Amino acid sequence: MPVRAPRQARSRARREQLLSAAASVFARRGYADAAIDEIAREAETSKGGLYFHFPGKDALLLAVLDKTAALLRRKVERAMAEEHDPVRRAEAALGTLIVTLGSHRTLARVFAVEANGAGPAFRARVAGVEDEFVALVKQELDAAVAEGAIDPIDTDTVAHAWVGMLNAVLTRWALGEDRRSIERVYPEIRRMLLRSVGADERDEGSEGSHG
Amino acid sequence: MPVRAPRQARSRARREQLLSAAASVFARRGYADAAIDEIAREAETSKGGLYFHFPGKDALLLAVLDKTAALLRRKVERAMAEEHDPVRRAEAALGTLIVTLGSHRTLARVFAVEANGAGPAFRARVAGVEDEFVALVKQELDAAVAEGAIDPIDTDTVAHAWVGMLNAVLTRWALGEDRRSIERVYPEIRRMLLRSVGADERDEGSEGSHG
DNA sequence: CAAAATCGACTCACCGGTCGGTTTCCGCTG
DNA sequence: CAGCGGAAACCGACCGGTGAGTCGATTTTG
Repeated sequence: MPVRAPRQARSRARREQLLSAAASVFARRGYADAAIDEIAREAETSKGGLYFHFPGKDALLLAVLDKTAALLRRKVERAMAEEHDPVRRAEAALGTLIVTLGSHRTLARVFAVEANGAGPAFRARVAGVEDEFVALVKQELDAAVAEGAIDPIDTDTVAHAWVGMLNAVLTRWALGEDRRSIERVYPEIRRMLLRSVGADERDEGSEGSHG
Repeated sequence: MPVRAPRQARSRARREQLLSAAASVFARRGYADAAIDEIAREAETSKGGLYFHFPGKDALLLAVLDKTAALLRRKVERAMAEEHDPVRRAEAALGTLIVTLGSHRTLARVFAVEANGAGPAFRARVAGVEDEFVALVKQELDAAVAEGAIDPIDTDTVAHAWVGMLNAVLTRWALGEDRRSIERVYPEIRRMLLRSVGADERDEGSEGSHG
């Protein structure tokens, strides 16, 4: 690392600070009630400084949303790559969503709650990301059906329902004061989901061998 | 309770108009962006008139929420009373929620979407209602487990998950432009839910006999 | 007529966004 | 290395729109 941080470094650091502060304030107050001044203060800069980096309040929320989406995509992709069985891959995707957002309460809250109440544009952004994951899950379910691992089902509806359920669980958790980690309840959820398509855990414990 | 009709009648009618207009505007614009003036106009009265009936914007939303909750309670209670089997009763409760909100898109949207983005107080109100239904479902699931109709499960988590899934489906639908009625997809959801606790439809078709 | 109900002009706090001025940083030159 | 010039980054007072809530006047009702 150079002793003198390049221009870009300072700039990027500020951006991160702003994004982080924005997420925090949005989560705490909701989009509408979040004041630009408060975000600037929490990022230890000023309103003018903020507007140097972002053109407006909406861009700030959009950026938080995109950052979160990117994080989720990265993690989910990695997790799915480690599995071969379709049902396992689907389950890995969902589990990863839970674990990832589960360790970022602030992002979870902005992503799953506040963005939905902040207007059509933001809603659309989130819906788009959700649809991505639904498609991912559906694809695996289709594969599972094709190879006879599970009974024939309406994979589209089921995929929506699965993602929806997780979303609901997540929302609930993100809103709660400080309930214990989601990961505690996920196993039971997971069992439900698998049973709901007739894929019992026992049925698939035949090839994977790592912990 | 004296029955001084006329006055109360006019008053109550206005109140209803206001509530209905409020729900409509909240659903269309979201709580934050809903203007009192617009609500008043849509209710064919004036801002002053509105403030004669409600102390503030928040009271308006709260009233809409309470009205919706009352409607749901009424319908669900009635539907459950018609069933004897625990699993059926649980399913009846959920199905009724879907059908009821499914035929009141505006209320559904305010209840399931906007209220969550409108601040802690409103959120709490909705969460409270949701918890009621979770408790109802859990109670039936417990009974089902006790009488051996379904395998032992973490009924609390499952009840939360069930209600959560419905909520997600509902939210999704309330946000969509004009997708076809939820009732179209509910059967598949229902099948999933039942399978998720190991209660196949076939298992319970033994006593009830009405259509 | 008195109370209930309605009206809408007005007030006022708030907040997103602007802008001219200031500071920080870095490359360059002598 | 001093120091200078300009761009990048930052600052916060200010502006303007908006909209919730107020209130005295007015109409309706019993």
